[in-house]
Amino acid sequence: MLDAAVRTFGQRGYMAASMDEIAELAGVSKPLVYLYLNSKEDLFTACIRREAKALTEAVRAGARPDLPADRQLWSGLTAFFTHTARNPDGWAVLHLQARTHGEVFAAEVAEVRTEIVAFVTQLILAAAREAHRDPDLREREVAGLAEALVGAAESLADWANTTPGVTARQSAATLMNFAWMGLGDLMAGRHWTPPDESDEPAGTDGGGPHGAGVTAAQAGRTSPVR
Amino acid sequence: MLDAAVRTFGQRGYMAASMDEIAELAGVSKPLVYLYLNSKEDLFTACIRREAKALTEAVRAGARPDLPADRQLWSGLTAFFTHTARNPDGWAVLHLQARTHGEVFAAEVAEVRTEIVAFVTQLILAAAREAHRDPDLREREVAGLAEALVGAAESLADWANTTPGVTARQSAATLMNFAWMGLGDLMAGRHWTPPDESDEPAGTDGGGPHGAGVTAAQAGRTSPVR
Amino acid sequence: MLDAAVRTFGQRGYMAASMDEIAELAGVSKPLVYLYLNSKEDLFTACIRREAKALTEAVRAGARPDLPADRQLWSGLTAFFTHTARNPDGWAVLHLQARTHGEVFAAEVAEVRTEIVAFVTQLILAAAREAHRDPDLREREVAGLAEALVGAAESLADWANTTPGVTARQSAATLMNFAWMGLGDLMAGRHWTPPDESDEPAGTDGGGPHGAGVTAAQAGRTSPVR
Amino acid sequence: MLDAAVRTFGQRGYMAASMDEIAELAGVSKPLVYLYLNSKEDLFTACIRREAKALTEAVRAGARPDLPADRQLWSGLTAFFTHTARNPDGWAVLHLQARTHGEVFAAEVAEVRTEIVAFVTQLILAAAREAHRDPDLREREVAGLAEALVGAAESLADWANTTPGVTARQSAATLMNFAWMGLGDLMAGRHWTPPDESDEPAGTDGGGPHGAGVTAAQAGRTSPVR
DNA sequence: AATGAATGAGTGTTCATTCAT
DNA sequence: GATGAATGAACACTCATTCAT
Repeated sequence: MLDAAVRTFGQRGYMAASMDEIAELAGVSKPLVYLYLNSKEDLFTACIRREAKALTEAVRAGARPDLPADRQLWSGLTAFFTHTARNPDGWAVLHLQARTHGEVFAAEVAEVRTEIVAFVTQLILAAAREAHRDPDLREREVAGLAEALVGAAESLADWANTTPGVTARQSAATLMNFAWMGLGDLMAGRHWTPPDESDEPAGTDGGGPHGAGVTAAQAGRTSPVR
Repeated sequence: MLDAAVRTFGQRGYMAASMDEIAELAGVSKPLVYLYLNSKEDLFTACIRREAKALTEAVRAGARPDLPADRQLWSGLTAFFTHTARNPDGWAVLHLQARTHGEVFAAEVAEVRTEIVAFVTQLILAAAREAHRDPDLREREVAGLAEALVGAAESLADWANTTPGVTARQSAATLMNFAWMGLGDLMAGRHWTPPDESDEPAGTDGGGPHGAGVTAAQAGRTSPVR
Repeated sequence: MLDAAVRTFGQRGYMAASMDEIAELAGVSKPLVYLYLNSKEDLFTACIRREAKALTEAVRAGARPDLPADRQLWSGLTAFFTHTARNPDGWAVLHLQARTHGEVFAAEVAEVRTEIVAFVTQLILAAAREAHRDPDLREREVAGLAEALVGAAESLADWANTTPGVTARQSAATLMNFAWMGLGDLMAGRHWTPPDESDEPAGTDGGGPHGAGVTAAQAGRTSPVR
Repeated sequence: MLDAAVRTFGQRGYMAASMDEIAELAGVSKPLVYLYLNSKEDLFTACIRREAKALTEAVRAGARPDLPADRQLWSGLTAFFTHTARNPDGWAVLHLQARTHGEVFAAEVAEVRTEIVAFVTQLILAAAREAHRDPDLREREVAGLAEALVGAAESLADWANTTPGVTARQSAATLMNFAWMGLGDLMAGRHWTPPDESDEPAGTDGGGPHGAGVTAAQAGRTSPVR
């Protein structure tokens, strides 16, 4: 029943989605929808919560904490893009609809987004520690960067969902290159190389552009420069 | 009259905005709105077009083609953030509402977005040429990077519009650092330094210190590698 | 438009009356009803107010203050029964519907009813003065009597409206006898005689049982006993 | 189960009372209600019948036929006001709800009301016989008077139920004075005095002073005329 | 004997849209 | 050129009523 709601909300939008349509798509009658979820608002909130939970769980499951920071980021991003690609309606609900229809809903997604930004912030700080450099990055700057990274990921997810032929791995690779190396390094021919697929969770997404080793990536990670 | 429409659409959302409210805010009668713009859809499309045009013109005016690529990007971004900060409703219409309410509107903004992405793509390629490296960046990869850059900019614009105290220059600086240097370099203590304001297009952003050169920025840009 | 509403409310009841039906009966579309009267509640309140005003005006117009008290009561009652007989739906709205559907509406009619009870109270006191007796009727007792008289009149109005062939004058006569003389006197053969019709407002109600003089009535009034 | 229905109908009104609420208040499931009483209409009708029966029985039990007419009336009225005060919801169902929601229900209460009016009519005729006067009261006039008396009693019952601190005996006394003596006699200082409570049916109304005779009342009744 | 689960039909209310002037 | 007045169509929500068990 929530499936139908997410589909309808994701495609039609919150206001354009009629409870009639949702009920019909769910194969039940409208009063039943009202029996379980009390109102359109409640139904929408339930959708948001479910999709938010599913997304964060997918990302956290993807980013295994035993890996080094860049690899965690990579696998987290891959999981993120995979999930959003598989649940375009859920993603639309979270990223488009919930933010466009009332502060209540926006607050709901803002909360979970804050969690993710915090997670990415930790990742960046961990990366700094791993680099044995105590960089002069202040908390606040790191927060801004995490914000930018998450924002870029969200935008790329939208883009991937509306552009055919873009795989989750491609999106993740693009973003890793962009974020981790920066255009400056890329200009100089330095890339961040995604790791072998073998450590990906099974069934993620067929194919990917890179297959090489991890050596370059590792080198790049520990010292993208020199 | 479009002003009123953009304001209402931007604040209430496409569906929640009533033609009554728009007409009243515009100080005219409702049939007059229908006389000039045939329907709510047409009115909304007109809003999208106007705001899209205004935004692209602002960005193009900001990024003066005689500057080096990173400087062009910097000034383009600054213009972008300035414009979105000054026209929050217009930006909401473009980035939130238009993409949330039907494919027709989404296509309208997708078109102009494509233009901007192409512009950024050119910028990146130009930067590569300037670096006298013909990097093995394939067209497709560059497109992805441009996409990521634009996406990050959009997200930051939203963020800046909902977070008090964030100036356009700060947003631009954050993004330049993030995009141009990459997290890897940042972690190593290397930053991209924004140039002095004196090369900003006049009237963009009130006040600010005026200084001379570009030295730090240039240094940062030309040798993120060392 | 209010006519239709009063008719529908009076016949169907507040809740059973649908706005559709009211609009159709009024020969207009439903949104128009909502344009002029904002909601079903407001519409009902408007009906109550209109009918209450019409009723009190009819009664006050009937009871001309230059007459002696019993004659005032008589003519007021006649006007009351005439009005309720001519506006059965309005009367149903006031006396049945408004008191049955929510405290708000009940308060609305309670207010005007209080006015009428006060008016009758004054009438009774005036009658006492006219009798040159300063009876030991305390204010509170008089209020109770006025309450009973008004209540009896209301009930008789209902009864007359549901019993064919009962005229306003008959109801008024019955009530005058009942209230003014009391069953005790009636038992003893003493009646209150309605005055000649010639002083009634024109067009009241055809025919009446009594045509005689005023003498007996006057005697009855000034000294029902002796 | 009917208890719950009467309470709900009496307080919420016929239409506002939901079968859900009734079933819940009765502590049973909704289908069970439909098993015993087929529909909301039938349930309401059953309520009406039960309350009507209870009321008539209470009144008939109160008015013991061996007493003189005015005493019968007095005790009947006392029983009536006692019953309505103790069963406000039942009284609301009978007098407010049943008459407000459809002819079918109205007819149901009209029937039993007719019985009561007939009973009162007999009482009045008996009083006339007792007075050894065969007054020129025509059947029809007597019917009207009974109607007025019953109507006044109903109104007073409503009034007593919504006005705190009014006892059944007070209501009955007020009405006896009003009806038996008439305003004319009252104005002249003559009252009808309620008898001692000792002749009340046991268990009617707790407490109260006990005295002996009926003298004052009798005097009042037998000689309102002098 | 009793119910959890489900629905058809209808409610008040709103809004984009259009005439007659 | 401009509008006051009006509406058709739709929506969120509710409730009496009924199966399958």
